[in-house]
Amino acid sequence: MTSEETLEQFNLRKTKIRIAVLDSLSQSAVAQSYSTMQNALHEFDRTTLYRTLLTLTEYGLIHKAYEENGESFYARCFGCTEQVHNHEHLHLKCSSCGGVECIEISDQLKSSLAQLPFQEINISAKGDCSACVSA
Amino acid sequence: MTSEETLEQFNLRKTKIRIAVLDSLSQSAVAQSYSTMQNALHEFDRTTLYRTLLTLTEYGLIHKAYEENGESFYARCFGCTEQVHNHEHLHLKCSSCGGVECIEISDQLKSSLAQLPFQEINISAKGDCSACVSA
DNA sequence: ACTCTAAATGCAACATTGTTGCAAAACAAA
DNA sequence: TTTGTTTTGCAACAATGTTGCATTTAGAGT
Ligand SMILES: [Mn+2]
Ligand SMILES: [Mn+2]
Ligand SMILES: [Zn+2]
Ligand SMILES: [Zn+2]
Repeated sequence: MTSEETLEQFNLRKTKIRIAVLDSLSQSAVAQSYSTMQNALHEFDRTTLYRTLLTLTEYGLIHKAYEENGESFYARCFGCTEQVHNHEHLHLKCSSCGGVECIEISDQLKSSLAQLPFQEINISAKGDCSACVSA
Repeated sequence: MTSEETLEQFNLRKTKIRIAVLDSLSQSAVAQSYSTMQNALHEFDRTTLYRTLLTLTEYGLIHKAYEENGESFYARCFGCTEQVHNHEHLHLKCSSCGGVECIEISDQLKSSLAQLPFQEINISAKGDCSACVSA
């Protein structure tokens, strides 16, 4: 599904920056930092990017995958809705390229986590992302 | 062991702010945010607090337990050294009081995590901290 | 207790990010 | 194309991160 179709489905206006952000995150294997997007989308005001990320997050189209030292990384959500979010995976901060990758976790780990009496459980780690490992 | 003794043990100069930060974090059941410490230690310059947190982190006396929306929470380390860090626990952001608590995790969860080929694995979650639950 | 030197502090300065208000521009429906 | 609503761009301000440098302090030696 194209970014335009996705926006339409969510009753969101199809503006340039929303399409650009969705396109970029959909095509990227790794989560992208705010500053990276800022640079890539320099034709837009940073406030607009800020509000675009807020809106897309609110509607469950993207999520903040990682945050460290004031730098936030965003990734495309798959199968998330405004109500139900499925982020049962690990966010790997690559020690080589600095990118952030969403990684599936084992069923054993999932069931361990399911026993915790908490919400919004998030696992992060550091290591080499799949792109850097195979390179 | 007092904060002074701890600093001595690590060959760190016993300055007022280091003692104050260590005392505060040692006595606190929850991790404290930078802004909280900033307010509590307003007699010191914020740059000094910044560098104090860097130094104490570097020596393994404290660790950044949680970071969200640009707000960082620090907690006292127990059993960490400059080389070996033992942070195999969960950082719980309290939905009620906003505090951050370090929570021990089950052996099952530990062993699941041990199988991951990554370093610096960190789990965070949201829910009610023990103080708010018992209140 | 005094002196000296290395380390730590306070302060200025600048960068990045977060956040809001408001007028102008863009979008979607009619 | 007209119109009402939403989104954008810009100004403005706050919070935090970060560095350089002069001054002060801590700890060691005398
Ligand atoms: Mn993810
Ligand atoms: Mn901890
Ligand atoms: Zn990588
Ligand atoms: Zn609480």
